[in-house]
Amino acid sequence: MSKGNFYITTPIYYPSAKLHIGHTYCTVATDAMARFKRLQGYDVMFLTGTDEHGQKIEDKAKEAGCTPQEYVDNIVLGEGGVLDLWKLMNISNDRFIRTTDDYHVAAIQKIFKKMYENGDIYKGKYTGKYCKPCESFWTESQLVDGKCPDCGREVQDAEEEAYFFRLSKYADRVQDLLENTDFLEPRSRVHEMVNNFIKPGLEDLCVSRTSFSWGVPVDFDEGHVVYVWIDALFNYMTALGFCNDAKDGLDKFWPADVHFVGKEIVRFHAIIWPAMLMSLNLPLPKKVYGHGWLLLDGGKMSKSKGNVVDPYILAQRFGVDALRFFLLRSFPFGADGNFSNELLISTINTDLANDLGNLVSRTVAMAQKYFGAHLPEQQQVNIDMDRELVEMVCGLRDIYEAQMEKYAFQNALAEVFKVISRANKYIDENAPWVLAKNESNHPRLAKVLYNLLETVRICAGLLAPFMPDTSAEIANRLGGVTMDWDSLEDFGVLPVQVATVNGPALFPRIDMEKELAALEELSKPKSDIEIEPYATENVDFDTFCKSDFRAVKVKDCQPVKKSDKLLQFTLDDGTGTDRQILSGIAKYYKPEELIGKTLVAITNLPPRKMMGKESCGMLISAVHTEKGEEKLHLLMVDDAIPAGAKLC
RNA sequence: CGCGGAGUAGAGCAGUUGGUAGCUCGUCGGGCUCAUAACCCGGAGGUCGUAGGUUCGAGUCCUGCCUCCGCAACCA
Repeated sequence: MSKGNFYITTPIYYPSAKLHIGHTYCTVATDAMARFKRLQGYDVMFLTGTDEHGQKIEDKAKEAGCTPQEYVDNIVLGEGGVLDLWKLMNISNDRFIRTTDDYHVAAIQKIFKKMYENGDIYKGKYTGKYCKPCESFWTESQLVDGKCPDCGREVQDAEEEAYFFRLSKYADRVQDLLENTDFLEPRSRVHEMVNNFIKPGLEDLCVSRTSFSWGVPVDFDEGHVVYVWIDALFNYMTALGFCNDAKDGLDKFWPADVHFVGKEIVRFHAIIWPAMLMSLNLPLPKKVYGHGWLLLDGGKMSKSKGNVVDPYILAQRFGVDALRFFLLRSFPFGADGNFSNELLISTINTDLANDLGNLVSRTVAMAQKYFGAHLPEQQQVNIDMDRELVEMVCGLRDIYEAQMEKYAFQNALAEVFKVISRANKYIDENAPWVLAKNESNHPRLAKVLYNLLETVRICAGLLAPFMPDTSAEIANRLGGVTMDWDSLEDFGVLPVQVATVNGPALFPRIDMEKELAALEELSKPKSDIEIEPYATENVDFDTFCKSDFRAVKVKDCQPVKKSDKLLQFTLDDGTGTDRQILSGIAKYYKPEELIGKTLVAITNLPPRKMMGKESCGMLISAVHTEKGEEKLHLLMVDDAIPAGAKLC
């Protein structure tokens, strides 16, 4: 009998590159929640998928020399692709949506049209300044001295057609939704949204593009494609049959119970998505939960830091369940967490090997050693010293449930492990090996072991959403016992004469030193030095000749205030007038060490403003990647070369 | 003064509405031997970033300051 329906989603991921541990984190969390709800008895719909349109995919495909469709097919369906990863991670999604699926594309066209017809999407003009030679649009604020920031030429008033969504119309309702309901969690994200995006004023949102073609075409206006907002966000509904007949479940599952999303896309889900639904008079999802990120060494993930963050490698070395468990046990879901291999290994060793694995192992081993195939019928009733353990186990399910309902996976797991720890202590208190020595104590011994096995059963049952395979294996070792939701608050479900099954260690201890060394080895790039791929297209000689490269001498060099990237150069270019160039190389050089050097600059690039200062040209550097780290060297030439000497 | 988060034992972190400072790892000492050199008990170690304020009482509320991080801006 179903307790009701539950609809949960992950974001649809952008397959412009292979997915990493961060995507895995979110999907594993969603999976744990979905499994938990199924365990409780809900009818669950768990959706994940991929967002496959857009400029970036179009570019990547071009680079790779294939069509955009071929490109995304490879990343999604190909070996080691998205589907493979979710299969490996034991993800139990009910559906998988790709925004390139026919039914989705058709549905998006209908949705776009509906919003156009109800007046919330209107054909507007991207009014701005147009530079004819550059064929580019600019807004007032982008202009430099009223001229084209690219070429410095005069611009003219011009308009480009585009479709806009009346986001501004819904600003008040969205603000109310955020501030006065628990629509968006954790709460701290609300301030960020309201202060950053709503208070400054919501502008209407441009929802179409003409600058690329890899997207859902606007079927009533050739040349326009639907931009990501409508295309991607409505996946949560088209996958249930909204505006299409290919899928079903809309009545049953919409509105969604919760969208799990990363904090970087909270804005889209907490502002744009509800506004669009309001426009169509559709029910809003009940909740958007913005989870934190996994950080490496306190900073954002990056391959250069020597951590293996490839979920394939981690799952392969440590096991899928261990990896799933680690991700949800170690980090509070709502906040950022520090990922490290040390933490991963120590979590596995402490919780899974020493506490859980060893508890199962010693309990089953004793049952077999003292009683053989199954426990004897004759068992003493519980006495005082059993009470604490039994009460703890009986109360566990409800405490765990309360934490799970708050998406506090870390806390839910901590509660389970408190009980596991208590069980280990219980063994010590009762010293079964002492009881075993005297035949008359066997009823007591049998009871102690029974209590332990029952504790293991309940803990394993509650761990099922996190570690489905391990949970099933433990059920096996307890003689194939059931671990359904109702049975998880009843102490005494195991048959008295429970038959146990021995097996290998569930989680063998990992040698920290050795494993870290092995991971280090794996994370090393094949070669230390990597260079940019060469351009395949030729540049014609005339175009090349237009570039005016000159030797310049650094008269002064200062950091730019409030910028961690820019250095401001005052250069002697031989004309007698100082030339100012800004360059984003503060990471690589100290300003003072560059004064007096002779560098190479291209001088006829159009001037451009950065951080309010004008940059007239660009300094030339050599760049490469070394051990995964970006390296940059300014091109320094012989000081004998006079300022202004032309390079040709 | 762009927005936001964080500063609690050697490390990593919990601390809900203010009322004796906790957990895990590590470390030191002890116990046990069923078990994956695992398990159990105990000790040491913190003026809870800093300076003020509110209060009978503040890690918890308010204000200033310092440091770190993320977003935004910015890399021609």
